Amino acid sequence: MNTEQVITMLRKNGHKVTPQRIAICEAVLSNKEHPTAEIIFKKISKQHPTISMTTVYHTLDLLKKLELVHEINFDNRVTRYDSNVSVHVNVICQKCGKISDYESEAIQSQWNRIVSAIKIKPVGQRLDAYVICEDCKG
Amino acid sequence: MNTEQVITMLRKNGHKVTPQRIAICEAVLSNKEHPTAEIIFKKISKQHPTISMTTVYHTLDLLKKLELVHEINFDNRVTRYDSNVSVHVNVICQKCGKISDYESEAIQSQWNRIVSAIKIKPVGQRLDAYVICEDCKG
DNA sequence: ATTCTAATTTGTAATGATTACAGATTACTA
DNA sequence: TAGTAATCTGTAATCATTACAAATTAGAAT
Repeated sequence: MNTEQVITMLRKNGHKVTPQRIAICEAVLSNKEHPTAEIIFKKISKQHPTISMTTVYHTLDLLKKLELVHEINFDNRVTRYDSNVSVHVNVICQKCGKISDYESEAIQSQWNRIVSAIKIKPVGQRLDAYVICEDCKG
Repeated sequence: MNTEQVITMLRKNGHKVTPQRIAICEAVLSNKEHPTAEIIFKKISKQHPTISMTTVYHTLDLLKKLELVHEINFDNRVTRYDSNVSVHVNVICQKCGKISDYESEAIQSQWNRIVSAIKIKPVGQRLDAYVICEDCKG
């Protein structure tokens, strides 16, 4: 989903379109690295020097409610935002914290089998696999 | 794993065995409801009125390092502790926050297929399915 | 185009779970 | 039984996030 489509969706849901929102949406939705609110804030500060953290948090909440991003919470108490809302596996290095997404038809169908075995219809999911990545193994 | 076995493991790893540790281990390992540090603290306070939150946190960290519990972090920034360290699915209600564990040979093998498809050997995993539970659907 | 108004933005202050710290206590060793 | 390093405890600090209120602004109505 590109920014233009996000704007349309904002309007459709009765939300105002502001320069800050556009900037935040672009920054989050184009970033595949599961950024934190602070990373988004810093990236946007270059173009919007007066932007505040509060606005970033508000907009991320909005995107969360619109189901355009998912939150991923970690033990360091910093929330990361994932613009990949399809069924996928977050492969997370225990040492350096780097996250890689894995997405495939196979993963999708295995997960479907798991949820149907449990007899539930999830409204969302989070699949983490914790590893020590190649860089950290050395 | 029962408390006696935990004591043995503590000794084997060179950690001292204290009444507080025994109480905390018993409370966490016997609780299937993914308690918070505060819940553990309150439960133990009855028998150990002078216990401190710091001790609870220290002991939970120890159990985490010994791989006897897993942390589950949520967006309200409160950490929950899961004494089920096998491969299982946390079915979490989006409204009331209740967590139910689902564990089976089938889940285990489906997950194994997923990780082998990705070509990784995880040191751990977290599988969440988000639902609206029957009580909250009403 | 201008006005109006509710939504949004912003800066500051509050929150609260967790961690750091240092002194008192205690489990275990010899 | 004494010695010592680990553990426990209470208090203070941390810091990501949220609450709040005043200033600004997008979009609707005129």
